[in-house]
Amino acid sequence: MTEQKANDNYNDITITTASDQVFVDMRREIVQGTIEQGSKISEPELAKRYGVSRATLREALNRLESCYLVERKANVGCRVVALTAERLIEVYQVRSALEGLACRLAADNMEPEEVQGLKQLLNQHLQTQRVKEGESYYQEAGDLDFHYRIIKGSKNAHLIHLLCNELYQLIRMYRVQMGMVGPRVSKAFDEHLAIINAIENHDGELAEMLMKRHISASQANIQTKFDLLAAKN
Amino acid sequence: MTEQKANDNYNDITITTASDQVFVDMRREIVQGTIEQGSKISEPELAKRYGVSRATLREALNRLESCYLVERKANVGCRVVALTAERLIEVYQVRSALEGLACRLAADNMEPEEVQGLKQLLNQHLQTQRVKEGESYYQEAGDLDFHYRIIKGSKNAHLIHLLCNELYQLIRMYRVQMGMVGPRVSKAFDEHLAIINAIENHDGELAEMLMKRHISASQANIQTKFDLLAAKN
DNA sequence: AACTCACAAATTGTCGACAATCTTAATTTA
DNA sequence: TAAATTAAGATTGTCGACAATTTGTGAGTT
Repeated sequence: MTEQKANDNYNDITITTASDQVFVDMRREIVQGTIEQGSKISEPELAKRYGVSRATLREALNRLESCYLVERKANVGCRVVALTAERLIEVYQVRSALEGLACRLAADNMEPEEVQGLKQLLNQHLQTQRVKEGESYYQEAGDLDFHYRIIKGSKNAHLIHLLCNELYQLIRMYRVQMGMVGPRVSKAFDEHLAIINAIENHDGELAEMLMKRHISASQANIQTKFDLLAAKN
Repeated sequence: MTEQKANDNYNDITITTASDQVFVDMRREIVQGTIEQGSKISEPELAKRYGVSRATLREALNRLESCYLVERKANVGCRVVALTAERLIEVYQVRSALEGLACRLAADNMEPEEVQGLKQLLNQHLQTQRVKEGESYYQEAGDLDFHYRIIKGSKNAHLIHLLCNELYQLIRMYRVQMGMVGPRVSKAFDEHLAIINAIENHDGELAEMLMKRHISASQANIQTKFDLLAAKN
């Protein structure tokens, strides 16, 4: 519970109200899989569990719906999103287009010190990776940080909100529950480096292309998990 | 109130609950400008006006926030979105990327009869345009229908939801309240025709490019309105 | 045995009231 | 006079209860 905080703090939500707290808690549990994907959500049960009224819980559910983690039907109820292969493709098509745009804009709009920060981050990850044999840390917090920084470098508030606050929760859910396999980590490192170089050279077109390719590779990686699961059954 | 229905029915929401009704009503009023952009929303006042409780109204407000029509601050309240030139750029950058993607996918995934329907729609608009000297109708319902059909032709459910249910409300708000000027209408017609041809030829790359260009032109058109307003002051 | 219908239980939608927070304006203080 | 403070008013957040709808069960019919 303490180590996961690092992953949640990237989109900076100041928790003011009770429903904020429930929203953040539920979001983590859904992303981690503690609340099972595809499962039905009982409002009375969860309200009791979090120690809040149903009104407060429903407020949180509304916001979870906004970031695609639950689906709602009138007079029927809420259901946690199901991680299907089809949805993975759909979401990653959208992600690729949006984050490609973000990367292109970042090449124009990032401040030199922000680019410098990106480079430091990458070096830092290189060391951490060596120590820990490049496993869970990099693929979780590290990669996330890298992408968030570039997105914010676009300086497009609407795009930042769309990606960081809405879409990325679902993407994280796929990555956490489906995971990454094999030698993806070191390859991703090289791809990140190439992207940074393109941004530093203000080559938006190239940066966009590299980011799209990077995301496609990430998608293919998760896709294999689905293929493996399908082969078993 | 009756003639605007045609514009609202494109994203097919079945109104079941009371908050559904309030949501649809408020959405129309915000898009049309009846509820002024940038204005503060008083929950008690609007609840009384729509004849529902505050809980029901708040449910509607949550959904309006999901489609970017209102902005919320904890313990402060809701405010209708303000139509600024900066936001126009940000939103249209996102729109261009997403609808470009939709158009590319549509070139692969649209059924022949759907393409045929698009062609018919365009012819129909050509006649209507001649009769009414190409004014309000085309730029409102007609253009909207054209874009919605292509988006749905992408067959990407996530993308469809993102564009039709979320982003397009704000785009419509800009178009309705800022409007289109001059000879844009007939030019848009030609652009639509070119896009349909590219889709029919399954040339996704071209279709994407043409759609992006078409959207850029539309953006530039609205932008001039802001420039005119700025020149006045 | 399968299908339909009706009833009961549970769940969601809605309401009005209270608590917590913010805003505003008057009052005090430097 | 201007800034800071405090108190009153208004607004939002939260709660528990009731109403409306759906779901599940079981009796009855074909």
